[in-house]
Amino acid sequence: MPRIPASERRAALARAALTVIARDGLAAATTRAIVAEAGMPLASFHYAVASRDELLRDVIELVVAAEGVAAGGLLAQAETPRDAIRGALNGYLDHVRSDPGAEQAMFELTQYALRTPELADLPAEQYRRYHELVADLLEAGASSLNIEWSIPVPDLARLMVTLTDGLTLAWLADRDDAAAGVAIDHAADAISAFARAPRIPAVIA
Amino acid sequence: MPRIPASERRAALARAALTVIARDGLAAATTRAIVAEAGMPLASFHYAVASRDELLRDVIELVVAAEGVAAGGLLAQAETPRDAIRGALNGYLDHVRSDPGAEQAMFELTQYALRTPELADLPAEQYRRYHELVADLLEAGASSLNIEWSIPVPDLARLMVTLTDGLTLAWLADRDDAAAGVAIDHAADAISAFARAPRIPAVIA
DNA sequence: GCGCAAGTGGGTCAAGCGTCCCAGACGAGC
DNA sequence: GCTCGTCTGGGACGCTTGACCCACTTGCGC
Repeated sequence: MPRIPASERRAALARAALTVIARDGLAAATTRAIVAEAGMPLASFHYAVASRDELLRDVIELVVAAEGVAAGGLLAQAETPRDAIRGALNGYLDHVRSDPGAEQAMFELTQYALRTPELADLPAEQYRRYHELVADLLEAGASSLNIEWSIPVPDLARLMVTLTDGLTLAWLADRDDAAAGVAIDHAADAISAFARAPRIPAVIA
Repeated sequence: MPRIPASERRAALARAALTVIARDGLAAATTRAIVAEAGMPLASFHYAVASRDELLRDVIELVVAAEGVAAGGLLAQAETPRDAIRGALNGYLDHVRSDPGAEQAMFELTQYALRTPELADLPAEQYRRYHELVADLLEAGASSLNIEWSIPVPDLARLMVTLTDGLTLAWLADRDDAAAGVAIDHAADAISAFARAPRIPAVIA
């Protein structure tokens, strides 16, 4: 075992924990399973981190950061607001489909954090960042489509996150691709009603 | 301890398990915690039920049935489709607010079932019944409002369940009543666009 | 080049877990 | 009223868990 500073081990343990949780679930993410995944002796665990719960705190932050990266690619080229929303939601669902365990891990971690007093503050922060992230995407989308949103962007962002969470939960439960696709189409219809021409039209190049 | 047939003990254990899960989370729902809640000796557990997972199967069915009862009250009096949807979503959120643990228990059970091979069939069935339930509500709403839905009712039902799940998750995380209320208002605006006058108007009394 | 803080890892601990055993108590049906 | 299947409940087993001790090794800063 090479000598690695504790802070790096801590990060490696968080990554390993996420891998285990995505593959086998939160209940299976024991200290032993995590160090086995990371290829470390058991003792490294409590040397790098004070407790299992403290590591899970790191894992949640890791997940939120990863979600941010994943969201970056959702701004597809589109002609209309409807297509943009449809594309973004389908892109998100593709991301879920490509690694369902990772997405389920997120839900499990959130639920666990809500039950654990020391972590109870994390879910609110987690969702605050999701909402912020989606709000940025909506702003960017509006400017690239040359439209504006008829309701406040933070409101619309919360609605979009509501949709992605709901779509993900149902798809995880029944894995019905067709039904999810149809739901996305209808959702895109409904949400694109909040797009309108800007008060000050942009100059057409 | 009075003599109680095993089938009744089984039902009592399922109810006790749900109480424990709602209060302390799924991880805390050990066989000992469940029998303590039910006021039974530990041995009654495996006399009434083959394994903990088998009891959780009962618990999930109990939860789904309870959700059905709760949904019955959501058909409030309303003048417009928008108000009807708004009322139903607000009623649902009130239900969540009144007992957040119970709703969280549902999510935890679903996630656990997805991770447990013997229970992996349950979530799909669970969501099938939610969708069916909401579809019935939408049919009833349409006839009492004298409208029809412009998209297939099963599609709209899935979209409504998507919204309730998403609203619930975000509210559980940040407990932001105001934001949830605003999201419901916008969602009601968006969804009510799928209501239209019927092809064959009803006779006005 | 050397001392000492930083890092390693095998072994161990008590607690709590799901499950099971079995001797005994009960009460419905003959 | 006796008997036999149903039900009770204290106890215990084997295992996994999070935690952590401590003797050892390493390599950076002086």
